Amino acid sequence: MVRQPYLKKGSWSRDEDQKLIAYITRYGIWNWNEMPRFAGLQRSGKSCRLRWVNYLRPNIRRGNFSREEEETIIHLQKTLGNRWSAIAARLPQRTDNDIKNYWNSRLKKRVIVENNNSASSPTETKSSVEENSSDADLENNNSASSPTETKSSVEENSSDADSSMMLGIFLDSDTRGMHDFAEIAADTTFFPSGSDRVAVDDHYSMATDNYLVSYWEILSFLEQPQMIEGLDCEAISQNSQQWHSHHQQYYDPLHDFWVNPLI
DNA sequence: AAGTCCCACAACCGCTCCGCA
DNA sequence: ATGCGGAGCGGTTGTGGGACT
Repeated sequence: MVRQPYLKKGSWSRDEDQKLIAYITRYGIWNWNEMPRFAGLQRSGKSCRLRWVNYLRPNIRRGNFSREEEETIIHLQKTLGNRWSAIAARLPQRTDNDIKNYWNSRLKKRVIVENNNSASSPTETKSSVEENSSDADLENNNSASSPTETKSSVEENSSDADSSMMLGIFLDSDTRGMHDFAEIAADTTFFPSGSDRVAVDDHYSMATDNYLVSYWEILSFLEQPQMIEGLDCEAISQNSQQWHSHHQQYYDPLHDFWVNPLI
């Protein structure tokens, strides 16, 4: 009788986040089901994928949704239904899970109230939802999350946007190594100063119950030789490269999100 | 101060989709 | 054409913290 390995559930610890980030940074994503074992995590592949996609991966904007984003979500929900991944694709820095949660906890109620109000007062002018439902407006909303976004929207979100940016982790088709990490660390765009880094950490801790692992912690983790017993680094590296070449996924710095041209 | 309620959000579960052999 | 395995999606649940009584 084969004994199933114990799989942990529930909230992720700092150590687990560290391991997952370090592993993906070093080897990339090649197989979610196999990865946890090599990364030294007692988690299912699904759990790892979810944690990475919804929380740990770079360039996720967290925290308060701007008014523009709210209206975009409302409009897209109206036209697409509960296709959260499709909606998230129009808001590249937001995850489908975040959008889904935001809709269920706030926007749904608001839309219901607004609909009730507009139904009870037929002479009322266009609702805010309708005001923002034209395609032209949709384009404007989308541009709010692009590099050319307006100053106001940037300011509105800047305090939350850095939570994932502070990791300064970017993967590309070759899978970055330690050397590239050092370059990123030297880039003051990501780590302006020691005090700023602390401030970001503090802010993040206040914003959520969790935290993100700092670059320095990841670096020290990566520096640990043979961090996983029996790990065949060469094999994993090859798998990783095969995976990347297969999926042709790369980071688009211009648009600030991951691109998979096969999609 | 203690207990209860409510809300937000992280995470899980079950299902579908898709690519490959 | 079909079965299998991995990835992704959407609905739902669990939990912690703040608000309220």
